[in-house]
Amino acid sequence: MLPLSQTTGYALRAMRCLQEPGGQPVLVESVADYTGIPRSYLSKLVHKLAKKGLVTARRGHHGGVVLAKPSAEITLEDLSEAIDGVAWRKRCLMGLAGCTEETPCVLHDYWKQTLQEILVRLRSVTLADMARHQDPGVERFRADHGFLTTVDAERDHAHA
Amino acid sequence: MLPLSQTTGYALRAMRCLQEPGGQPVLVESVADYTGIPRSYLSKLVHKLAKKGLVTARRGHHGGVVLAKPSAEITLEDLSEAIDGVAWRKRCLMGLAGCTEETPCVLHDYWKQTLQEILVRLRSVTLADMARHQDPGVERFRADHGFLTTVDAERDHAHA
DNA sequence: ATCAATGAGGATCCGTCGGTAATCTAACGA
DNA sequence: TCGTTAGATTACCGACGGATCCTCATTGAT
Repeated sequence: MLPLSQTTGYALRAMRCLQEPGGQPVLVESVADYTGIPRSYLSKLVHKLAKKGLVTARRGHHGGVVLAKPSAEITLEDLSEAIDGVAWRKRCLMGLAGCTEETPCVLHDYWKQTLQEILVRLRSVTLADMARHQDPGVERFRADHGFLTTVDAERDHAHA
Repeated sequence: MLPLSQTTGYALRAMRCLQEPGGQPVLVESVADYTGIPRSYLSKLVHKLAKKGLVTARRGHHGGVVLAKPSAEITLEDLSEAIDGVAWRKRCLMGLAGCTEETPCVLHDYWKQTLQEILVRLRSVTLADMARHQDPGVERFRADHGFLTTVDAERDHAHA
C-alpha cells in the first residue's frame, strides 16, 4: 500500500551486508541468518538484483555475493526500480482510471508533486547513506565481518 | 502500493452518485451501471460504508442508498479510514520492523512528514469538493438523475 | 574425477484484495 | 397475505506478494 515494498526493504538490508566491488563474497545464508530474511526468499531476491546489475553472485566453493558497484553509487531508486518497477509512479492516488492531466482528480496535482518529492529523495539516498539506520541484524553482521565503521569509511572517503 | 486502495476510489465515485441526507434513495444497481463498479462488489462496499455511518441503506420497495451526512462534511479521510483502516500510516516506508523514533531509517523523518502532509490533504478534501473531478460515469449519472450542477450547488450554498 | 559448497530454480503454500454468483431477507404495495 | 423489489450475506474464484521446501547446476578444492 506504500511506495516501497517489504521486499525492497529486504534488498536494502541485505546489500548493507555486502562488501564493495572486489571485496570478499558474502554467503546468502549468512546474510539471511543475521537479518532474519528468509533464506530461500533472499536467494531469489539476490538473483533478481544480480540480473539488474546491482550485485554479483558466484556459486560453488568460496562463492557468494558482492556489490557490483560502490555502495555510494547505488541509490534507493535503483533498488526500488529493480524490485517494484515504476508502474506505481503513474497510478492515480485513488486508482481512478479516468484521472489524467486533462481530467484530473482532486488530488492529482498534489499527488504528482508529492511523488516527485519522493522520487528526488529516493534518488539522493545511497546505500552508503543508509549507515545511519541502526538495523540490529545488519550492524551485528558488519561488526562480525570486519566492516569499516561508518566513521572509518568517512575518514577513508576524505582521504580519497 | 499507494496510500489509497482502489476500493476507496470506488467508494468515492459511488458516493458522488448519492443524494444528500433526506434526498431520494439511489439503487446500488444504478450506481454500478453508471460507474462500472461491479454490482456485487459495490453492494458489499455500500454495506461497509453503512456500518461506518457514512451512508444509509434501505431495502425493499423504494429502497436504496443515501448519504448519511452532507457531502461537505464527508472527508476523504473518512473514506480512507472506513475502508483501508489506519495501519498503513504507521508502517515504515521500507517495511523495516526495527524502524522507530529511537532507531529511525534514513527516510524516517522525511516519510513522517510526507505522511502528515498527505493526511492533512485527505482531511481537507470533502466529497463535495470532488465535483472538480470529471468522472465520466459519475457526471452522466448526475445529469441523468437531476442532480444540481456544481454551479447550482454553489449558488444555493451562497444563499444559505 | 570426485565431492562438498553454494547460488539457481521449480513447485507449492498462504493471506489479502478485487471480483462473481447464488441465495437470504427486509420492506413495501396490491 | 403474498409477491416484488430492494439490500445483505455467504461461498467461492483468481491474481499477487511473500514465503517455504526441495532439487538442480555450477564452482573450486582435493
